[in-house]
Amino acid sequence: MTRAQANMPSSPLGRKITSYMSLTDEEKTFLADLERNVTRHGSRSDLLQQGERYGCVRVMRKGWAIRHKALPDGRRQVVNFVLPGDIIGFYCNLFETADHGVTTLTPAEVANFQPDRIIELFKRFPRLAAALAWSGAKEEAIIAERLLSVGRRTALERTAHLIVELLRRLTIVGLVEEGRFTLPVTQEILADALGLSIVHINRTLRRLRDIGLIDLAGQQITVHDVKQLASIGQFDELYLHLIRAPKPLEHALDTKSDRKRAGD
Amino acid sequence: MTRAQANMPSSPLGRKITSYMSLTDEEKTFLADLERNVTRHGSRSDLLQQGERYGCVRVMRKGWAIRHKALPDGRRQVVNFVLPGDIIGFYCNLFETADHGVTTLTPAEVANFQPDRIIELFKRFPRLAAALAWSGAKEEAIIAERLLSVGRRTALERTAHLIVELLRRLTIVGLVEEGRFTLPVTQEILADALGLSIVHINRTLRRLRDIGLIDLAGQQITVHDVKQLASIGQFDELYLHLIRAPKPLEHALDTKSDRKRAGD
DNA sequence: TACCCCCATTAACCTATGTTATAGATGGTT
DNA sequence: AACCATCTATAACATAGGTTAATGGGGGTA
Repeated sequence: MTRAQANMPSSPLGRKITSYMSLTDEEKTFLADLERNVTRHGSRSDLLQQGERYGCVRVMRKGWAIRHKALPDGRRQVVNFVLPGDIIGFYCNLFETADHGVTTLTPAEVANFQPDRIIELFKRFPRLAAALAWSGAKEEAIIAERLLSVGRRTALERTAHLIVELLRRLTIVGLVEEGRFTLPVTQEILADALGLSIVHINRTLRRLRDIGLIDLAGQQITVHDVKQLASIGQFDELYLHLIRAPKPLEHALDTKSDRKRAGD
Repeated sequence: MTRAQANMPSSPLGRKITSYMSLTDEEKTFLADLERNVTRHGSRSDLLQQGERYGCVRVMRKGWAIRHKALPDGRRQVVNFVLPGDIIGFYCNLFETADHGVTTLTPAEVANFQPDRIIELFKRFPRLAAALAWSGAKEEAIIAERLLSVGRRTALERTAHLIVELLRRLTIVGLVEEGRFTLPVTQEILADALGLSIVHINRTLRRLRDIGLIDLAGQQITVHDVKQLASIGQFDELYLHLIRAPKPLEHALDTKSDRKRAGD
C-alpha cells in the first residue's frame, strides 16, 4: 500500500469505493469535490442530535464517533460505531428529522456536503450510487448482527463479538498493529452498545482479561487470541461482507458503461 | 383511496413509491415489469437461507415473512417482519452470500426479479434508485429501533412497542380495521423478535391483556388503547419516517428531470 | 498541593427474565 | 374418534445481569 497507486483517490470515500470497484477520473473528481469541505470537532461533540433536522452528509476522515438512540428517560443504545472512513448515515439524510444522534468520541476530522448532492450523484453517477447503496447495505448488516448479539448472545459472547468486530473493521483501514488498537471508549459506552450495565461490562472485561484473551491499558487494547475470542463470540465473518467485489456490481456496472479505464 | 387513481400502478412496489413521489409512465412500466414473475409459497417456507447465495430480489405481495439470523447453536433473532408491500432485502442482493434467512409465516405471494435489474434500474432510473434507497434507509431505521428495544426496553415495553409498530405499518397498507389486525405469529417468533424467552412473552402478553390494553383471539389481535400502549412502549413515531415526502427527494428529483407528468 | 470530576473497580444484594416441567387447547390426518 | 404435532398457559425454581454504594486512580486546574 506504499505509493503503488499513483491514481489512488485521496478522499476516504474514494478509497473505500476503489477497494472494490475502479473509478473513472470524473468519478474521482466528483468524490474529491464532495469531501472538500472539512471541519474539525472536539471530543464528545454532537455532530447530529436526535430530533434535529438533518444538515449535511458527513464522512469521518479521522476519529471515532457513535450513532445512538435514546429513550425519553435517558436510557441509551449505541447503534453503531463510526470509524475512520465511514459515512455517517448516507441515506438517512433523505429523511426530514434525525431519529438518532451522532457524537464524537475523539477529536475528529469530518467532511461535509449537502444532501442534494446525493441526488446529483444518483443522476450523474449511477455506479457511485450503486456502490454507496452497497455500502449502506453493509451498515444495515452490521446493525442486524448487533441486534442478534444484544437479543441472543450472553454478556461474555457479546463483548467478545464486539471486540472482534472492531478489530476486523479497523484492520481494513489499517488501524491495527499486531492485534493492538486504540479503543477510545468508556465502559459506559460499551455498556450502551451491548445493552448491558456498566458494572457488568466491567465484570465481563475482567473475565476476558483473566482468561488471557485480551489486555487493556488505558485506551489501548491488545487481542492475544483472536481465534478463541471469535469462537466465544460466535463470530461469523459473513456479515461484514468484506469479500472484495460484490459480483453484480462488478459485472453489470463495468460492462457497458461510460468507463474510461482508470488507474489500475 | 377509492378509485381516485386511474393511473395508480398495480404493483405493490409502484404503489409504495407513488405514495411519496409521482412516477412517469416509463417508470411505472419498468416497475410493473419487475414484478411480473410471481410465485406462491406455503406457510413456513424458506425464501432464503442463511449462508446461501443470493438469488432473486423479492417483493412481498401478500402474506407475512420474517428476516432472521441464527447462531450455530440454534438461538435465533428475528431481525424484522416482512409485511405485504415490503421489499425483501433490496440491496443485500448485491452481496454474495446471505447473512440472514427469510421465512414465510403465512402462505405468500411473492414477486421475483434478477439482481442485475437493480443495476439496470440505477442506470436508467435514478429517481427510482433514490426512492428505493430511501426505502432501504427506512428499513435500517426500523432495525435500529428494534435494537434500542432489545437493548434498553423492559419486556413489557418491548412488547407494547412492537405491537404499536406493527399496527402502524399495517395501517399504511390498509390491513388494520378498528384497531384489529391479523398477527400470524407464534409466541416463539415474538420471543425471537424481542430477545425474550417464550415463557416470558406469554407472561407479558397476559399482563397486557389483564390491563385491558389488548385482546388476543387466535391470530386476531385487537388494540384497545393505542395511546397507552404507545406510551408504555415509549413509541416515538419518528423512526418509521411516515411523513409523506422526503424533501430533497421531492425537490431535487422533480426539478430538472425527465419527468413526463404522470397521473396526478 | 489540594481540589474536583470522571472513570474503573469491586462487593453485596436484588430482580427481571430464563429454565424446566406439566397440562390443556387446537387442528390436521388417518 | 383416536392420534399426533404444535401451541398456549402456568407454576416452581434458578440465574444472569442490574442496582447501589463505596473506593481508588488519573488528569486537569487553581
